[in-house]
Order: sequence, then structure tokens, then C-alpha cells
Amino acid sequence: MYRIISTKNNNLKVKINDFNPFHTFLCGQCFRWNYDGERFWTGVALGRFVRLEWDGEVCLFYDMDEQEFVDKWVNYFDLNTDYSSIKKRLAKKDEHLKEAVSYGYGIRLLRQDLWEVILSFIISQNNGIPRIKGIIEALSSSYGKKINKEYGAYAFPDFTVLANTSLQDLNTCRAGYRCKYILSTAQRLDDSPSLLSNIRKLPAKEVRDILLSFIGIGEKVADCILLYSGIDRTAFPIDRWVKRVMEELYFKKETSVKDIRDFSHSYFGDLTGISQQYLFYYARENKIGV
DNA sequence: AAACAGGGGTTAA
DNA sequence: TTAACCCCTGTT
Repeated sequence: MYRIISTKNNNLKVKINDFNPFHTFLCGQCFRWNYDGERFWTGVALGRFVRLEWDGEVCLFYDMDEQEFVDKWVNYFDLNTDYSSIKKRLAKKDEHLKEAVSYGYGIRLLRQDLWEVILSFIISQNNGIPRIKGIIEALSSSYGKKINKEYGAYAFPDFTVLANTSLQDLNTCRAGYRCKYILSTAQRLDDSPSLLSNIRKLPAKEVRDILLSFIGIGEKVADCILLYSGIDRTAFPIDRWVKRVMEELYFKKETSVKDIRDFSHSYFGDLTGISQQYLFYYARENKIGV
């Protein structure tokens, strides 16, 4: 699924199959990657600042050795999963999927840090992407470690730091009513720090119930967390866009979230989560059902 | 200029 | 099932 081409000057050149940074970084699963308007992407993930160049074919990771790539980024970019075969299976299933897959052909579902997706998707509720990114940047620069001077990049803040702030302090990040969710989530994790490290060993269903017990996490956010942390690739987050595209393409009428979820699990099977991502990206970029 | 609608929802009633 | 929630953005 990937082939390292060279490692000169501590820059790692790698061919990644089924990868297009526009599709992967802009399909709504992450909020900390930014495009320079030409061919460079910068991002913060796993406590690290990353800069990469994509020429339409191969990726050049700056300031990265092979060891780090294999240890951290192969997992982050889900490089051991064969998206070609996934896309083939989906394209065979029906015309809608065929269309959606060929549109977002370079989507890879990232395996992101669990705490980061928990907080990010609490913030995402009833909110738009530019503002979500702004809130996360504000939290990071206020409470995270500075990890790159040149680019002014800050790591995602630890929950311990947030747990020891006040609601008043947090309000400066402009998350509005979500600030109390942020604070209570951080405090609960700070009270039981082993919770997150052990949670990946549990069955997905149990993880979902635990997530739902947090203030500020409902079904949609819980499913985002499961899917984007890599805990459950059959999670199917249903937001306005997914609801609309599913109604338009598969039901031809208004349908409850529960019915959509039941149908999706039985129809998409083990590819439920990635199907959602192709359909969501396709629907949003093409304003399907608006 | 001010009002309005809506945003990758969740909570509480 | 429904309104209220903080607050920003785009539209009249």
C-alpha cells in the first residue's frame, strides 16, 4: 500500500496508493491539516508538526526518517489497508457508490489520537468547519506545547491541562456552550486517566456506550469518534449531509436516523464507515440533496 | 444596518 | 418530540 522511494537529507519520499491529500484532509475527518495553495501541506498530529509536499504522484515528508514513518505514520494514514480492493468492492455494489468512490478516490480514513477526536468532535456539533478549526487552533495555542517555531505550530493540548482551567478561561476559545462539555470531558478523563488507554481493548459497542455517557457526546459525535480514531470502522455517523444523501440516493423519502443506520450496517457491512466517508464527501462537495 | 437562517447536535423538559 | 443552547457566517 506504500513504497518508500528515498530518504535523502532526512526527507522521506514515499509513494502511497489511493491517496490524495485533498480528499483525505478535506473530507471532514480532521481539522489540523492546511494547504498552502500550491503543493505543500502542514499539519499537527500525534504531537508532531508535519510538512509534506504532494506532486500528484508521490509524497515528500520533510524532516522525517524512515523509523518515524514506519512507527507512527503508517498507522496514522492507515497504510496497511488496501483501499483499491475496498473501492472495487464498493463500485460493484451500486451506481451511487461507484460515483462517490470515483469522486473521492484518494480518501484514506486516518487513525487519529482518541483524545483529540473526542474533543474535536464535541466541538464540531452544530458548527461549521472553519469555525471548528479556529476553536481547535485557539485551544492548542493557549494550552498546547509549541512544537514548531517557524510555523507557529502548537500540539493538541493534554486533557490534564484543560481539566485545570476554568470555564471562564475556556470561553476565550469561542466554543460557546460547548465549553462546558470540553471542561467536563477533560475533567472526567483527568480523574480516570487509564480510561482512554484501556478503552481500545473493549468491544466497540461498549466503547460507544462509554462515549455516550459523556456530557456533550450524542450518537453522531460518538460514531465520529469511533470511526476516526480507528476503533470501529463500521461506525456510521449520520449528520445533515449523510441523512440527506442517504434519503436522496437510497430511500427516496424522509427516513429516521435509526432506519438509515440499520440499513447502512446491513447493506455496507464491514465497509460501512468508509462508505459513509465516500458518500459524505461526494454529497457535500456536490451539494447533493440541498 | 439590522434581522434572519443555518451550521457535520446535544441536552433537558 | 421539541425548543434552547453560544456564537459565527452568509444572506436579505
